[in-house]
Amino acid sequence: MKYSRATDYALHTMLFLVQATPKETMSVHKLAERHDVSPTYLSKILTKLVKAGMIESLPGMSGGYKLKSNWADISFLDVIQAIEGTASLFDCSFDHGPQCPIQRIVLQGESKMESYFKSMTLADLAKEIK
Amino acid sequence: MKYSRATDYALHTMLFLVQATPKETMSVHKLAERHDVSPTYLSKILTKLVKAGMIESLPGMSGGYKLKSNWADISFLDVIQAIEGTASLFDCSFDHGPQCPIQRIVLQGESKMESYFKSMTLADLAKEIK
DNA sequence: GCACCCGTACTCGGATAAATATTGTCCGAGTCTGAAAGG
DNA sequence: CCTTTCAGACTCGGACAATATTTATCCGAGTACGGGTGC
Repeated sequence: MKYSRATDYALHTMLFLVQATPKETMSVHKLAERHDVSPTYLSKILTKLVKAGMIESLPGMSGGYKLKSNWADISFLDVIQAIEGTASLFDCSFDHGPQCPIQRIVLQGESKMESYFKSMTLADLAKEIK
Repeated sequence: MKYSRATDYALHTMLFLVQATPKETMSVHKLAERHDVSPTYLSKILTKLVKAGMIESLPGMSGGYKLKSNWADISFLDVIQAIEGTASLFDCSFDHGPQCPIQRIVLQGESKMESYFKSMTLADLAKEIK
């Protein structure tokens, strides 16, 4: 079990955008170059972040991606879930009784982690770097 | 990101062993039948649990698997790590500076979950069922 | 100077391919048990 | 009655196959900017 590389890319790109250009737009090409990553693949990841409402894309000549105004409130959990989806990390394969106790416990552990990720915003992260 | 089905099988089999036969030995065949799962695949999972020192296998005619004496102290985390390995669920793909802040935060979240799984033992689980 | 057209640089999204991880099967080898065979 | 042998039931572990997921590429379509052309 591992977070996918896509999540890694997404988190780093968000951090980079926060640090570098909170207002200006930046092309996929530059972002990809900066992290040495395939541009086309990165663009698919960015598309997900756009759909999740964290960044916006501007088409056309001087287009590219840029943070939305609410960037400071975006949490780690938001970014992770935008990429990985919101499905829980355990699905009991059996059907025995009303609710699987194992499932319940794993989900409880998961929610401990999630609430931590929810409490960490990009603003917190940016502050820590400086 | 998801826990593998193997983890699901492992947790359920451990729970079943605790409930049913804390002392007696039980064949893969019966365990597999009980959960409607491929015996050969289950046996690979059980092998991992044996190596992790949670159950023991007895060869021969009336052989099979059985809990080891320390079963009550086995935690969720033990079982999960026996199957999934102990690698952390995030590896930063980049090398920038001494330590990636993103990596650090994700690992911190992970450890929140792990410490919860560490605190839940099979004994706790069994108690909850009865 | 103004309106129009058109090329360029970009996003968007679907189709597809490659790589990797997970899930599962098959089979040969080793091991213990219990029972049968022989002395 | 005692020993030996042998078949059965199981574990162990490696090799292999099928499937799902992740990672990545390719390409066609749409969109905005900016410059050029004609009026």
